[in-house]
Amino acid sequence: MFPIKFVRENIEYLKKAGSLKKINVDWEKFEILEKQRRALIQGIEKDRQKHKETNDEFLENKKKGINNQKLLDYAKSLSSGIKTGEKTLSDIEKQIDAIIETIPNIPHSSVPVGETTNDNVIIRTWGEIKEKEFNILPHYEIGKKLGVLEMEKGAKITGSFFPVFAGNGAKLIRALINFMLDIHSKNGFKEVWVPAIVNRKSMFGTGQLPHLEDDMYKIKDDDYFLIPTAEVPVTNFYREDIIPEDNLPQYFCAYTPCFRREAGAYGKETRGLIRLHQFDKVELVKFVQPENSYDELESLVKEAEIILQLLNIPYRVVLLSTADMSFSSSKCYDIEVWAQGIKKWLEVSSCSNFEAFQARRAEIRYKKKDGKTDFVHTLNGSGIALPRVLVAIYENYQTEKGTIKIPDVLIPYMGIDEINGG
RNA sequence: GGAGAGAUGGCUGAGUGGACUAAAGCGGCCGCCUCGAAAGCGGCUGUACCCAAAAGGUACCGCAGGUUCGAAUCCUGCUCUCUCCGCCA
Repeated sequence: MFPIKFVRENIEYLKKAGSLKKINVDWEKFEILEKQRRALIQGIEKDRQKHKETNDEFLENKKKGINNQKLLDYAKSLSSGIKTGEKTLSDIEKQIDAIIETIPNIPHSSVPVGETTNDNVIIRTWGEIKEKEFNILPHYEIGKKLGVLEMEKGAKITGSFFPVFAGNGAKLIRALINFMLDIHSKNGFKEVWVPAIVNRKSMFGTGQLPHLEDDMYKIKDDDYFLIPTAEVPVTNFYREDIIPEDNLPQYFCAYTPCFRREAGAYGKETRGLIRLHQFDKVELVKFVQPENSYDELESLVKEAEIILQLLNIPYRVVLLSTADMSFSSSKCYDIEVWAQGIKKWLEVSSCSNFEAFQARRAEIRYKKKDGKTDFVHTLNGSGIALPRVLVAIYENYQTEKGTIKIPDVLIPYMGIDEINGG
């Protein structure tokens, strides 16, 4: 979200940003409303000044015992005029805000301009994609066979796309969460435990609201939301705060469950664990000085990659083109793992630099050494989302005899080296 | 869930209808003094908006309304914090 002044002064630039991201903004209406707004403010402020002066005169006269009826009447008329003006103004400002809220963040100059997801650029690929000589079962079949994944149980308890993991399946999730948090906190990310339910202001601060309201689970009675990602509570940690520059940068990691309604996303592409209403994720969040934010993005991606390298899962890093990146980000890398059973690249992490876009919405500032305050840059990335990593482990680590080997780094967490049953 | 107390600038804290242009102190910045520093002395001090800029102006005392010519101050609703009671893993 941009301040109105910035929008006014950079209108051509922002128009371009909107068209790159394929988002329509009603610029004509904006310009009309903005003109009206300024004229109105000038009128109101002039009247307020007159009103003040009239009141001063009224008081003087009162002290001298002079009859004041005329002044009183004048002040009354000014006062009621100001009130109507203020009402109109707030109405216009609401309309302007509604338009500004639809302006997406500006893509960085290093982001490829594209028309479709095909214009994304593969930056690097890691690991070896082996051809296996036996028939690998898709994760949902091997999971069911071994009794570690029970989709039907979840559907009974709640609804479809709420999985149940049992026995070693459940244990593997716990192992992955602990493993990831251990790595990140060793690498300088402060571990935080945060609420999985947040208020409207927090959802607005990170940019999920207003346009994604239908994708979220809502607690109506309290106007709270179940978080779709830990990005929301962790970034809002510093909402409306001013951080001393000496305390920057700040790195956080957090495990939370994530909840997404995924309205209208059902289909055969989503069989098994690919798309869920509830899933687990370890998230990385950074608050940094603006001048460092693109270097910080690179190291954030590397931090997420470490997890996959240690798990020995082949992956590739993809730079999203302007057509595929999210509303709030300036630059975004996706990390995709190779799942050998279903033979697909699966997105397991999305690492973004939001520059000051979220910081402005959430009013996250820092006090510079020269005493001035400015908005920080915020970044976040998954490090990593669990279900699709599970898909890769279930499939890539599958053996010919129908068991799942445990990746070496997880053996200390699991206490076993192979899953041969729930 | 019930009862009570509270929310004022970076911080502490005064202010119960008009001189509030928000006192005072702390902190911070600049200057004087000093070889340098401390102390002391003097000055400065927030955010946003309007105006091409400057000068100037306007708004902001938890949030939203209301009363009034005039509200930090009075009224109503809400949010949050604290204390006590109830309930609870």
